[in-house]
Amino acid sequence: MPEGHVIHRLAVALTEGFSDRPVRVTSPQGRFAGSAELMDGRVLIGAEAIGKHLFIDFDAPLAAPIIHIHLGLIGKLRLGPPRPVVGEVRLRLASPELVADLHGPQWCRLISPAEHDAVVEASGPDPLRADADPDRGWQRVHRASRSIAALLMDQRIAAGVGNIFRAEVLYRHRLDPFIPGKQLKAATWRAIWADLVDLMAYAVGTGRIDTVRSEHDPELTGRPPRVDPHGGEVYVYRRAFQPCLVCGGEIRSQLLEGRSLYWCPRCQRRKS
DNA sequence: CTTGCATGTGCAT
DNA sequence: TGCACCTGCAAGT
Repeated sequence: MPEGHVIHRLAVALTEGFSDRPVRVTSPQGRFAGSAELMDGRVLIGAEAIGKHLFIDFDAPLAAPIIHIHLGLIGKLRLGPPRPVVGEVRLRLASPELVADLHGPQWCRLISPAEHDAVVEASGPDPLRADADPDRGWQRVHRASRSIAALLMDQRIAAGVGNIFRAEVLYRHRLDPFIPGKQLKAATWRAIWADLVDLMAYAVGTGRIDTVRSEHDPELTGRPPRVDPHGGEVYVYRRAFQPCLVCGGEIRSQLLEGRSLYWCPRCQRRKS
């Protein structure tokens, strides 16, 4: 259940753990069996993330030497010491010291370098990548009638942002989630972007989404941390009917384009 | 045991 | 806008 920071962490861990040597590639569950055989025993070159897409490059004389994984809503990739297979493992990468087990991915397939490039080009700018150009996102935002809350879930606008970062970054900027994108000022977009870069990089470093940090919000200095069930400290995400940490008002939630949006109507009144 | 929910996406209508 | 899909986990019966 990952936002982009999880995928970037996985890319780093896979590269550190497996690169430059042959890797056993199997499909205990069987659904990736034919493809796993093609890669089994080949040297893993490295892994890369863009948005929520994960690519694992192998040194193989094949048209499609790249494993392309998208975890979707429920997928998991677990790294750890060698262990028996537990549950439905679609793909296992293994060295003598390390195992990576893939469960429930939305996609797991072999792709060519050209297909890899097409995914990268179709993706919006990723706040976690140095090559990201936030103006590409702004070009879509500033002419959109959809709400800024809906736009932030659009991977062509800011790749890797998911439901948590969406809710939290809107809160941190005290923005009304329902204003249309075209109503947003360019300076506000730049501030949101800079905040995403900061918040997501922190999450890559720690493996947690902590958005309530006193260095960003002097109002909260000295307040004891409250960690929410997903494993981070947040203002509004999954806090419906609880009191806002800042104003004490009730956090609300509603479905927006099929996903739960969380916000504080009292704090989030900015309209541009 | 069963049900419902989850950090997501793509397809059909 | 709704739904199917992939799986694990927690809560309820």
